[in-house]
Amino acid sequence: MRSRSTILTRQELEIMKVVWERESVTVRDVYEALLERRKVAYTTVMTMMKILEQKKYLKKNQAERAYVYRAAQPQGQVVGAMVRDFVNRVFNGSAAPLLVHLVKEHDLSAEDLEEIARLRRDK
Amino acid sequence: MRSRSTILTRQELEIMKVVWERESVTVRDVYEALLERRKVAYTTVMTMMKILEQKKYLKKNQAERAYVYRAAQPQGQVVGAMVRDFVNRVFNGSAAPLLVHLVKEHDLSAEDLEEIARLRRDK
DNA sequence: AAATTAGTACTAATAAATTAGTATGCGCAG
DNA sequence: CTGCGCATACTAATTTATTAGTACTAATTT
Repeated sequence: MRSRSTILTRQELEIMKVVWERESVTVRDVYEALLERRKVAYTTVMTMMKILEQKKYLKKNQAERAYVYRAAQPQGQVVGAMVRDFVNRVFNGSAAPLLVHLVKEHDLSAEDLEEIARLRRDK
Repeated sequence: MRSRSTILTRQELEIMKVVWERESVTVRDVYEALLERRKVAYTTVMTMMKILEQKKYLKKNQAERAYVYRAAQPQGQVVGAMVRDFVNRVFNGSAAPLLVHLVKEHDLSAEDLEEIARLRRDK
């Protein structure tokens, strides 16, 4: 069995985003959601969801006809891991430089910063 | 012609990090820096640096024996693009949720936040 | 019941990223 | 001069990621 990296690849993330916004889905649900943005084959989506199940991002249970898939981990947790990975790869683990980039290049309102400061206080 | 994505891949980023911290390098310099962390062949590094040149992340000039490479774009600019790409892929373009993750999971000091707020004011 | 539709399993092609081999040239130590 | 060490160009193997085909099964429609 080929050793697949355990982290989410680009296309896998696209699928997970669909799953997270719906709670539970079939392959067809995801297929149709993806189709709105790009051409893709039904079996492609199926294959990827099977991989996502192997990687423990999805779990399925047999329903009537088709499998019903659900996210195995909450979005926040998975995204958090992605952020951590990104910070490690790009900033050698220190988060502050990333913040600087965010503040400078994406325009954050003063309110955003207030909100952040509040979060920090209440932690 | 292989259509390579124009953005930095994982291994390419590793090389760029070495280049950025040195100003100018030869293939051998990078090779030895990478070797400290993992096994890699000299020609592998050479190939990757050639690709990085094609992608316009590096530029070279002929020196004595070996090519001397320099970063073609400042680190901040490239990293900024990576952050933008990440925010787009993971957070559909909105930076605020990323900030929330950073504040919650990476521990940022109050000083960090002060610093950020200052940056914002002076923008 | 035959045809159509929708689903899965199994397999595999294609693309992109990563890694490295081989041939070859040049400068210089011996 | 000759061979070793180091550099490059060219080529290619390997691995991982992405995409999709085919065969078969079960339900549904006509």
